[in-house]
Amino acid sequence: MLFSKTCEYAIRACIYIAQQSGEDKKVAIKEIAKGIDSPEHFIAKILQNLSKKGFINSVKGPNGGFYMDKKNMKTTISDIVLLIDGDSLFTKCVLGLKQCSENKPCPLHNQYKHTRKEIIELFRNSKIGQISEQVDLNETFLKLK
Amino acid sequence: MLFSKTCEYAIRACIYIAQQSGEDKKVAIKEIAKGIDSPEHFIAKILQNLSKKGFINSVKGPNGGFYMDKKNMKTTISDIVLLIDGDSLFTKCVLGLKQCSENKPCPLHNQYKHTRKEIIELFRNSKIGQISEQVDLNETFLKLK
DNA sequence: AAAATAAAGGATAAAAAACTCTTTTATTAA
DNA sequence: TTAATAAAAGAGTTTTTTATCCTTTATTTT
Repeated sequence: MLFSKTCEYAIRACIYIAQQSGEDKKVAIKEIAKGIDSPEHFIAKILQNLSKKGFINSVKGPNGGFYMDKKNMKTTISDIVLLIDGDSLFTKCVLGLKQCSENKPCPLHNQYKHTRKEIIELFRNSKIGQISEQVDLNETFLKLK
Repeated sequence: MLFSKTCEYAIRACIYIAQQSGEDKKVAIKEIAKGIDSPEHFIAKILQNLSKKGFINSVKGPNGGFYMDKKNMKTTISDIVLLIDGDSLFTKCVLGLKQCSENKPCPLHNQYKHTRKEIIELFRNSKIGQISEQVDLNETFLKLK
């Protein structure tokens, strides 16, 4: 697994919010939880964190909820992963060796480094805004049944 | 993280055993644990499992220990990962969606599938025997300090 | 101002993963 | 044939991750 469950939910939630909301239209936790098929209370915690870090916007009270402003549409998958899971996927030795490096490579280092580069590029180039457009066009899907 | 801790240890142990042992020379748990910098009792459990599944060979009693026969030298990283972590890294949706598929792709499916293919190829082509040779030649390193 | 709504926050619980300890079994060598 | 050795097996414990519940705070509508 590339991501923790928390991170999977976070990414899905961000895409959902980007796709469903605007300055005018907010979405509530309950709707998000249903929309991305995640435990309501769990995603609430995650949204709290994303909001605190400014990845999503939130408004309390009636007609409140979460939305994403233009700036946040530029958030990348990489940004979310770094926030939730940290940089280990992008930097840690694939075999878990503390001192693995270009100079002292672990037995998988040299083969894996190219793949890792691709993973990094891929997630760095994936912007929430652009991804949510594909969902809008029914090219890709967030919830499947 | 691509692998579980258990899986990391398993791979490192297999490489160590491949590199250190032969039909004649066996290595004991203690030596393996030191050699790959892993908790002794934990790696013992893992070795038990690898041995039961025939990935490594073992002999009890004095002068006993673990070794790897010629056949087992052909084991791939992929084989070990499949045994320990299952096939989720190779098949499960990167966003954790149950029904994600070519027909109904999740928002990351199409970009990620190429990277995934590379990961699969990489580990399928990495044989323990060949990897341990590189360690032998001091081209790569299992323990670093 | 009061009632209702919705997120924020804090505390707890359950499940899984990582790790440890002790006893048993097989094998070998004295 | 007994003692020593080393893995196998089983039974914990600890830590981390995942998930839930309850109270508080902010905001809005009536």
